[in-house]
Amino acid sequence: MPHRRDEGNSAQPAIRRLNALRELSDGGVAILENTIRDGIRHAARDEDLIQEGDPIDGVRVLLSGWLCRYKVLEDGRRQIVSFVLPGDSCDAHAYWLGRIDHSISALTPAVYAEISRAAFEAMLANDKSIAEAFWCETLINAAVQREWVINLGRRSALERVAHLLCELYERLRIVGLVDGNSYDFPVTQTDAADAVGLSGVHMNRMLQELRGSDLIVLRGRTLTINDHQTLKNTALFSADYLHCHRAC
Amino acid sequence: MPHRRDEGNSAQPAIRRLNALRELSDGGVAILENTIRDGIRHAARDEDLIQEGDPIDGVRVLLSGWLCRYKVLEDGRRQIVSFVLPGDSCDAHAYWLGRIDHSISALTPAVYAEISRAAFEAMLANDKSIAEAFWCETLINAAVQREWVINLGRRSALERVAHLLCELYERLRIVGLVDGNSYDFPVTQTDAADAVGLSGVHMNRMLQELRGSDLIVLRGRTLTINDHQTLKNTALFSADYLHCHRAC
DNA sequence: CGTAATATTGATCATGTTCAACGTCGGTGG
DNA sequence: CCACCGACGTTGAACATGATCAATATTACG
Repeated sequence: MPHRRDEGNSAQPAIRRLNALRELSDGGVAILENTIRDGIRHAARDEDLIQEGDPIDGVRVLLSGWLCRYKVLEDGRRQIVSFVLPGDSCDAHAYWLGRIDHSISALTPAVYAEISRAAFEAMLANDKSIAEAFWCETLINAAVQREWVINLGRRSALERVAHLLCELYERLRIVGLVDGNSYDFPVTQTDAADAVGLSGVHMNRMLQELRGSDLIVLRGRTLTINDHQTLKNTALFSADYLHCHRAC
Repeated sequence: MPHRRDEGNSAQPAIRRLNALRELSDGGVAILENTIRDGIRHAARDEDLIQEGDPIDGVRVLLSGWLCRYKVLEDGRRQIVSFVLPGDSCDAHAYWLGRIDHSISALTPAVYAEISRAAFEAMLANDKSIAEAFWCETLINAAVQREWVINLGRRSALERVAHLLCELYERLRIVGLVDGNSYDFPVTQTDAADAVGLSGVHMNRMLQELRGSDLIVLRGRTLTINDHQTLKNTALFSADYLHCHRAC
């Protein structure tokens, strides 16, 4: 049988992500797969999936590519407040608030599933493991957000960059997107800089410093971590806040 | 009839807070009041209510005083990731994650209600408006956390301080703790500095700058905002992220 | 090959930190 | 009542970190 190429629209990342938080029932997995299959969408690089102030009425689950949540201040300063990686949802439950308070844009071409509020609620009602997993995911997003506050408030530039690389490694590993010590790092240094509150120039210098110390290799879009322990020490990184009990 | 002094253990702030998010039913208010009354606790200044890594099995609702969520890096740097103000809950729903990933400490003497997981779930099951309001509160906490990332990542020191003062004003107003243009500001400048990622010294200078421009008055523990519009402009502040539709 | 986007480099500048001293205020014990 | 004490606030000066600006590679890709 010929190998069916993965077009990036598989529900696998979402299943892995949620399954890392709660053991999903077989029924739950089936419901999730069906729901996702019915709502596949594509986004081009730089496309905004939703903008600050838009009404929310549904949930999206990212299947491939990277998104970011961000806000832009009146004078143009941009801050990325989080990365959305494959398997993550955007806005699960956020519809309770009616409007979104930030924008979400595609840092790379992306594939995601759009789930209507009705379908989402039906799915949660139908399978408790799915419902709990989505709630956990929402709570963990908040935990990541807290960690970023610490990152920006109290870590030096070098520590921040190292911390981001550690976090991405752990999160991508959960959804099966780490290959050995390497993962695909598809964003520009400027994007990454906007996530850790640095200028693009300084981000570049910090990456070079990490390369110079042989902690990482960044060639093309592939990031390799040569020395996990030292990188974690540099970052003062502890994965506890990711709460990935079942997967880690 | 003699006026009964408010001992700081009234459920009022919690009712106001939740009611700002969802119109609470009369029954819901009654349940909430009963549940709170049954779990009144006191905390001394500097007391940790819970520490990083502790198991969570319940919810707390702050009734008076200020708490903070914080983490300390190995070398002692502290970052406050959020302030918990009267009416706010700590850890509503966080028990889904099992353990807490940060510590919570009392910045002032505080009164709060401790609600067991069972009692909390019973309350939510009993009244839908309460359940929704608690979920909204959790989601708004996450929104505030995002805004703090922007604060730390892309605002200057002066902007950050101004932003914090604006946020506190809005949040305290919702729960009835603003008197005209003034509110009680019971924390040290060092605490505030740890919230906006500055040194204590620089926090002091920024406050003086705001005072020098006549935007604020800070005398003793009372903070007065003289010129809201200019302060908001200075902070690039917009209250949208607080999602307080019903109260604002 | 040509072009635009991204990465890299050096030099200068600005913002905020650190350190150390001093001031102020409220409480406490003699 | 007053001296003392500790916590907090305030000040100045030197220093460090990271931003900004401007130029120059490098890369991806049509």
